[in-house]
Amino acid sequence: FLIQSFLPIQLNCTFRSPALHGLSSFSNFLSVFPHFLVKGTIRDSAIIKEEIKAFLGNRRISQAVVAQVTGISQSRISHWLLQQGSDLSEQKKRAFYRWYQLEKTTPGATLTMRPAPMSLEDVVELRQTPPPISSTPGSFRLRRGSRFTWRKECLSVMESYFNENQYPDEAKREEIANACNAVIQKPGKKLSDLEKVTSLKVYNWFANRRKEIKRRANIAILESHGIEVQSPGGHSNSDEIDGNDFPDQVTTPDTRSENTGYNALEHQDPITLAVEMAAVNHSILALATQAGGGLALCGTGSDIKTEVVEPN
Amino acid sequence: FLIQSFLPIQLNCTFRSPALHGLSSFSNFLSVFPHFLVKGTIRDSAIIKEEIKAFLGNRRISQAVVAQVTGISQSRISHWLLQQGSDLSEQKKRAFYRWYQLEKTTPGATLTMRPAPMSLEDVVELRQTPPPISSTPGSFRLRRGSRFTWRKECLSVMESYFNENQYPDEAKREEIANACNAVIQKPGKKLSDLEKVTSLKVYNWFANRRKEIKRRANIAILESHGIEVQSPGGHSNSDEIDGNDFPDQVTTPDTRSENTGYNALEHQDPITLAVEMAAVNHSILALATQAGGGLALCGTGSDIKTEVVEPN
DNA sequence: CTGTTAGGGTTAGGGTTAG
DNA sequence: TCTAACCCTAACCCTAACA
Repeated sequence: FLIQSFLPIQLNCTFRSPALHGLSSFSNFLSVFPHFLVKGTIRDSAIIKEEIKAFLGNRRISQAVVAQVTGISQSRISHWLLQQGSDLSEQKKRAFYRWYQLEKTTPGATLTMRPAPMSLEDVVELRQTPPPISSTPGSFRLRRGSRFTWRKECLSVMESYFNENQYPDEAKREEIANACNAVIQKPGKKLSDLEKVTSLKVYNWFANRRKEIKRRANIAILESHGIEVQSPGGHSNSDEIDGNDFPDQVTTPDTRSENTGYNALEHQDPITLAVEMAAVNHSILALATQAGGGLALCGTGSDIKTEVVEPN
Repeated sequence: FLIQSFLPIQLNCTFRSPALHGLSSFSNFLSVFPHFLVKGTIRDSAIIKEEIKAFLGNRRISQAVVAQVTGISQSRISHWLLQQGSDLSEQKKRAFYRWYQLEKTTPGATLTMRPAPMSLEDVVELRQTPPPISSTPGSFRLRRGSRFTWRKECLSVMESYFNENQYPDEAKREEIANACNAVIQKPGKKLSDLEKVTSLKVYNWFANRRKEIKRRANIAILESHGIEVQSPGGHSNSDEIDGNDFPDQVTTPDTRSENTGYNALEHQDPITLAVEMAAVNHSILALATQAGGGLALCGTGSDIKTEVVEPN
């Protein structure tokens, strides 16, 4: 009975950004796995490790097996459980706990699992084993493989569908995927798993696309208010170094605390604004989509050379 | 009909100005400035230069003023517009076009602008005043500032961490940064902002490192196939005239399903191969980085080839 | 209760920009 | 020329809604 909802995910929850969510009452999962969760990071106390060791012992699951399915080396696991050496990376912990969760709730799941991923390098998976969105439960594996790239042919197909409806349902997504595959299909050979377009990929694209548009709209608005918006990529170095910047462009924050990546742009104002703007987005978005371009978001057309990385 | 591409994504992102510069929404830029963009380089034909000269003339903007705000010497500008002497550096062109774009869309902008930015030469004396990475509108200025360089000591520290885990989390990165700082710390004085290692720098290094390794692996593979790969120096990549080459109905025999071997990948475009190889190289990467990593790796590594998998 | 998914995040691969 | 620092975005994660 897999958990399998549409996305291949979900087991544990967790460890991420600080903030606002009480892990109180949600997924049934968490309820069985609450003490691993802490706001923002994984708290893996010695106690938990003991629990795990006991678990492995009782179930007679070797670390080697765990290593195989999680992609973490056996020695790392061993050391970690014994509190030796450095801590596991957040990623690996995640993978580990996901596995633990699964095995705990579904005893034996590990056995039926593909040996697949080895440590970082596991990544080979990408080719042969397309992330088996459906069949394999080993979704706690670390991601990181070669990344799929949309071909421009597909993009135009998707684009037109997108203009028609930004929220295609599964059936539609399937249709879109097929349409894409048809376009990129080469006579002789058949598409590799890596390049084949699936409805999930389509789903992701649409989702990301909507967000992207929205995000840009937000930025545009904020900036039109003279507010500087830093790239959300998470890692933008606002290279610090004392900005003796010229006085003109107001709003120059001198509050900027430190170079540790994220500087607080918590000037409260932007945030507030952003929130308010959220509403406005809709209209803008509407304009953008319907007006065939509208605003600065859309190119004026003719000269734009839309090139895409274009593999193959 | 319309072209409809909201996102500037696919444009050649030539002018993508980093958030650092606070250029407001580069999308505006690209959309209105398309014909100057060509994959990776700026195409400035005599026609464009004429356009510019006319523009300057009509608006009565002296080259001297332009020189001031762009940081390009007036004489260089003059010669360039007259097609004399050597071409402008890509950098300068960019700065120039950025200015042109701004002035064109926002007449008078130049006037309110600070005279400030000069060319690279002066940077020297600024030494003490840390380069002010401006967040002001005059973002077409040439960026100035010293670039951070990793010290050898730090590199070895990082290297060892890298071998242990290529994906350190924030906590780990912080640790690494501290380790580095400790190493390069000089008794008496404290590290300047420029030389201080931060977790972000560490992050970037790891990310770049992974990519670098992967790239090398790709090249290695290609070459092992007897394909010469020219260094990416000259933007000679895929597209260029392209426009859209028709999907060759060429033979294209290799799906690479065969064990990396002797197939007749005659004159197949390296690009294609490169992309396909992108996947495989991961395993190689593994070998490369973990050299001496261990049996586990080799074991699984043996089937680096592509094995068929249920197409889901 | 079960199943989806919008829409808020983050991570990391592929590429590009610019010191 | 080399590469630090970015950008773009595929693919995921998470929670709240909603059906």
